[in-house]
Amino acid sequence: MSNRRNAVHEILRQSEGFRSAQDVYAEMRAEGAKIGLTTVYRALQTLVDSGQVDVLRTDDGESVYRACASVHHHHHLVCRRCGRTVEVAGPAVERWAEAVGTEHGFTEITHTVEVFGTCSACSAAKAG
Amino acid sequence: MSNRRNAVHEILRQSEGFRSAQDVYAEMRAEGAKIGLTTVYRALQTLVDSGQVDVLRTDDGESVYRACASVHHHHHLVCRRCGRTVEVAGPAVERWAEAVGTEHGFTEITHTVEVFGTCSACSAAKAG
DNA sequence: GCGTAAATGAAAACGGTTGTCAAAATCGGC
DNA sequence: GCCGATTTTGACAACCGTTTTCATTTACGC
Repeated sequence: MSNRRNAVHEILRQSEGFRSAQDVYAEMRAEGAKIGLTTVYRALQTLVDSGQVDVLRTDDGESVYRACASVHHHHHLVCRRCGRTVEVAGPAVERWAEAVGTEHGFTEITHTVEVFGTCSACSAAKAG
Repeated sequence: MSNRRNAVHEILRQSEGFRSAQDVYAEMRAEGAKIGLTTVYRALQTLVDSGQVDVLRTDDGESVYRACASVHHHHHLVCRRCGRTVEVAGPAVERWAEAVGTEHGFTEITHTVEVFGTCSACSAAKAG
């Protein structure tokens, strides 16, 4: 369909990690592409909807996108002091959530898990 | 010091889950408290900085806050259609969260878990 | 009571995101 | 190729949660 959307997808493919919409937009403009910010957002949204792109929110509320979504479900371990975040997998939690839901007659079960703690660096700083 | 800050903290203490700043503000105003939105934000930020409150971002970019030492700890299984909520205990999850945190050198580990699903009544209604 | 410093809050600024709407590109039939 | 209908596009404004500004109020020590 639109080669704009493919162009956006291509930028993400060429990128290593997560990129923000504004970032993608800036790069495309820098490359000389005639594209509007609105279209970048729309393309990203479409890609997310069709499962071709992962999206998550940074701590300061910006959405960041990444291509090649192996729908790899994970949770976050967040330091409550410095905000450092570690992605963690939790097969035990997945199974537990599913079991708890089923046990109560619920279907189409999803879940969110956030683990908070004080990371080693911060607990050292705090102690000192 | 400021009883405004304590008031904000108190609202969070009386709350079960995460609340948004605007939500806290609305409740305080509804209770007749003379407080500004700015002060609520400032109080929340201070509480977060001092480690008395957890904060995270929702999917739509809003910051939500929760008082740290939750008294009786349990999780919620929520029907995404009718909102019916079941309190569930999850020793497996508690252990998992603790283990995951420790594994990454984190201490003072807390966690939040929300399980969503469609309850039996609603999935029946939906099917029909 | 008086002075200083901290706290407060109304309003404006900010920034990322989303909506609006007219223009441009594309499609389908001929 | 031509023409109308549909889709895509993008400049701009609107939106909304959050942060900053700054003048006022309050708390505290004397």
